[in-house]
Amino acid sequence: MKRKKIPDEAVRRLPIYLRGLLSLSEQGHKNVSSKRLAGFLGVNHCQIRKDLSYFGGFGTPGIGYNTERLRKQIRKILKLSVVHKAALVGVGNLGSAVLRYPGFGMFGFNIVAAFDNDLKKIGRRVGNITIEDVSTLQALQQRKIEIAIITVPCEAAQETFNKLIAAGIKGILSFSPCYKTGCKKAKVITIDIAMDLARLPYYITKRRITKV
Amino acid sequence: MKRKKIPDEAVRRLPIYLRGLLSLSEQGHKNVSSKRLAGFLGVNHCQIRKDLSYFGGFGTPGIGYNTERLRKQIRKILKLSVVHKAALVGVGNLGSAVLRYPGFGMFGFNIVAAFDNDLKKIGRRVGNITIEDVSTLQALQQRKIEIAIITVPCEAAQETFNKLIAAGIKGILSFSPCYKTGCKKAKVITIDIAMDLARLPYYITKRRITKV
DNA sequence: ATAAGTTTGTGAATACTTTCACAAGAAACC
DNA sequence: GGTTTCTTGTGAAAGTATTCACAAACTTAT
Repeated sequence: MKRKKIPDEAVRRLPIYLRGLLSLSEQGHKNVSSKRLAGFLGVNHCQIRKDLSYFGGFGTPGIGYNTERLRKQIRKILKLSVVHKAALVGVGNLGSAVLRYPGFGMFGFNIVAAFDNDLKKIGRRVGNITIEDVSTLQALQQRKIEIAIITVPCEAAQETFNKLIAAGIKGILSFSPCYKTGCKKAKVITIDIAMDLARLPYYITKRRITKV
Repeated sequence: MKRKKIPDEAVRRLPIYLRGLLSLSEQGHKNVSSKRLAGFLGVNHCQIRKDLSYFGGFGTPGIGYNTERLRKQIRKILKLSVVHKAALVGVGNLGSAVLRYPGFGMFGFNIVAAFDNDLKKIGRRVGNITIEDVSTLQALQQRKIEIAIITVPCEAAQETFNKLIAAGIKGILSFSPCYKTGCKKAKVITIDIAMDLARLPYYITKRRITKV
């Protein structure tokens, strides 16, 4: 199979498939067809096959995909086979909630450090993590941590971002919508809660589709 | 101007423009060109003009867009001109954090109710909201609340979803990745934190792009 | 062993998005 | 007034993504 340009959208969907496969696996399906997985997830079955085909053929005609094997393959594609350590910066309301979020484990993530600039918080424990001083972020490099989660207020986002880049961070999940200083040194994925909410009213109010 | 099919992607970007316009407005720009806004946000300037053109022409050749006027126009397009009441279901760690999240105001949202099924939580206050019993969700209809935020654990998501639909909710922002019962009665936008994080390792590990 | 029924993987077709390129509008300057 | 400079709005072109449709691979049943 020849490797062409792989659509970002295909990569974005792989974790969705992973989740679906886990459910189906737990339901006792040893094999699963693209049709069944698609039905389960509410997507198109061609899409699943096409997406997987970008990375190679993992299925057997007539049978489908071996559930466990496909999960393993996708985890490998996404580099989730090894456990990734992550650091979180900004232990406010949202940061604390993310620290306690139980959903990261299934994708092989482990938040092993948390930072804040509030002296009152430093030293306190959240879950099984002790909050560290944000001025010691630089040490992330030695600790072999490459992934960070930003949950600081918007005003502090750019500075935090810069520090993380300086500390050798390679991937960032950010809940702050700010920095324009687009930096090629790290992949940044932004979650903007308010912005997502802001799209809802557009869709819920009925409106004429056409008006020649 | 003739109204054609409006790309979802264009709608998705409008809140981004809104955020950018607010910043530029605060910096004292009375007018802003698509080029400047694009530079500020790190996007393509044609895209901004094209996106806006789907909804009508808001600018003046040679001048650009009146910052305040354009903000008003976009808010109108997104139906954000009126304040929207929203309810939150599931006052756990994440739910509490979202309840206290300060970013909703700028888009005209007001979370006015919170629900949980934990008797110990019902009656307690978070911020200026009293937690109500989830079994009274049905009353949302009378309270003229059409938008809900789901922050319940995954297992409870489908049931919560069904109840919200029954209560006449028209738009849902969900932090639970679950319900497959795709329902046409409401627009659902899902934020899956773990899944977004799960995409990072793919991008941060260098890999050959082509392998004929 | 053949036929019938599944299901994959993929080229081709369709649909959707982004970017280009430029006519036309508006101000500034001479 | 004319020329230059800037900017919008938009068809057309280029680029991406999704869906269709079917040959080939595999199983089961008879």
